[in-house]
Amino acid sequence: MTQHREALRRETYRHGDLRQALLAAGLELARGGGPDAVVLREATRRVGVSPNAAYRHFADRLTLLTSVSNTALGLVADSISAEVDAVKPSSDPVVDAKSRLRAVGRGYLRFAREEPGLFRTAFSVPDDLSNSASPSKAGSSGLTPFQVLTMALDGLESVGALPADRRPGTELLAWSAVHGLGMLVIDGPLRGLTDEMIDGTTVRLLDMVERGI
Amino acid sequence: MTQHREALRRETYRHGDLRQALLAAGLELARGGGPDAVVLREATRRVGVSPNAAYRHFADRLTLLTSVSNTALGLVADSISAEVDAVKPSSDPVVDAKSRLRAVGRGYLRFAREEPGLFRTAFSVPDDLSNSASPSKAGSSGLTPFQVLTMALDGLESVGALPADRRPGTELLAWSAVHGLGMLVIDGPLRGLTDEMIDGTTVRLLDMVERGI
DNA sequence: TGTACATCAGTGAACGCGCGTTCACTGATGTAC
DNA sequence: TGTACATCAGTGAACGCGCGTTCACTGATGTAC
Repeated sequence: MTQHREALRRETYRHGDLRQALLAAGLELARGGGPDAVVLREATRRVGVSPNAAYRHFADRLTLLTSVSNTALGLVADSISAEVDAVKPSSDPVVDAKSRLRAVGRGYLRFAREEPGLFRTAFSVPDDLSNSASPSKAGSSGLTPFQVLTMALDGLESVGALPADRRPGTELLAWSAVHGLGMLVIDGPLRGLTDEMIDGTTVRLLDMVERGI
Repeated sequence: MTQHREALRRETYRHGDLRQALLAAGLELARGGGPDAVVLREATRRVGVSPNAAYRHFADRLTLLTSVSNTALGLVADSISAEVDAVKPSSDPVVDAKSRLRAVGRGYLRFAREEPGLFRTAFSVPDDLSNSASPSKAGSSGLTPFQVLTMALDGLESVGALPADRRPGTELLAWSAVHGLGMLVIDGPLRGLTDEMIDGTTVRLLDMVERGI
């Protein structure tokens, strides 16, 4: 633990950070081809290590895929947070709260469009809402996508723009809307739409959510 | 073409309807395990025919999968139509039009929940909106899911419940919402929800769409 | 009505592929004395 | 500070698997005369 961290770094991963390297390779594979492209042997190949070396760090392929998926979810959170942070505060807290919710949706959809492979990978591993705040799915802000959405909705409620009795479970409504559009656009029958059409639909979709929530 | 149709029917598919049989087998595979489960060899195995026999009827595996996917889309249409047809007309045409739109959403989500494998398969083959009215994707009514949705929205417009200037592209908004919930529920992080919670969320989601469109 | 023949749906065998995973191993590393 | 040793990260070879696809074929079918 004294010198090898800096010393060997690359030549061989002996006592190095093969785990991180495999994760990074897996992420690139997912970026290019979605969850099915996260192939254990290919990840080891890219890292320059024998196939079975992966088993020192991941129980099996699914464990690697799950780690990649969680990392991708963290990147979704980063994309959302970036959009939210870019919202310029106005003098009206209600306007601001609404802007931030819209920013969540925009960040989510931006990620889906820019990184379709990672987006699909993020949602490819069956999951449960009870894990929605798991630190392993968090972005650099320490928050998961779900948590960022929750904060935006809490903000809406706290300025009186969302009645308290409607607040519970509203995450699922907003999430469904943007998730559906994302899926239809990257994978499904809406992939033929031009960027302008998608942009326009995004605005209208966020209008619908804001109005209909 | 005189007697073999009735005669050999099953013993061997020689001059029989192997194509239909393979399609049916593929559909069952998709039902059980989604698009990845549509394995050409397994389909021929189930039908009792050698693997390469499939190539008399499908150019390759993807062609078979596409056919299965289209058939599944037809079943989605059937599920939606059944729900729409079950709407009891009231004396108020506006109420009826809204009810029918909600029925479209319910039928879509019912199918997603009851047949997750087929639902995923229906949307697994990259497609284009320009094919959204293709007869190969139609249900027994002769309409595709997209066409049924379009009709419901047209109905809403014709009774004055949806302003004409908002009408174009509204399909995508409603579709995104229900599609997203369907995906999150069957594949994603919402799979842990109880049936009651999903039912409740469905109602609220349809409220949101009706209000926000 | 009977016979020769062309068609073509399905057969049987084989291919190359790449995968996930297991095995017994080796040799650099860090540690105990 | 030097040496013996245990650890364990990575190696090399191999496995069984099932897939999609291609090949040359065969024999029941329907058709032309």
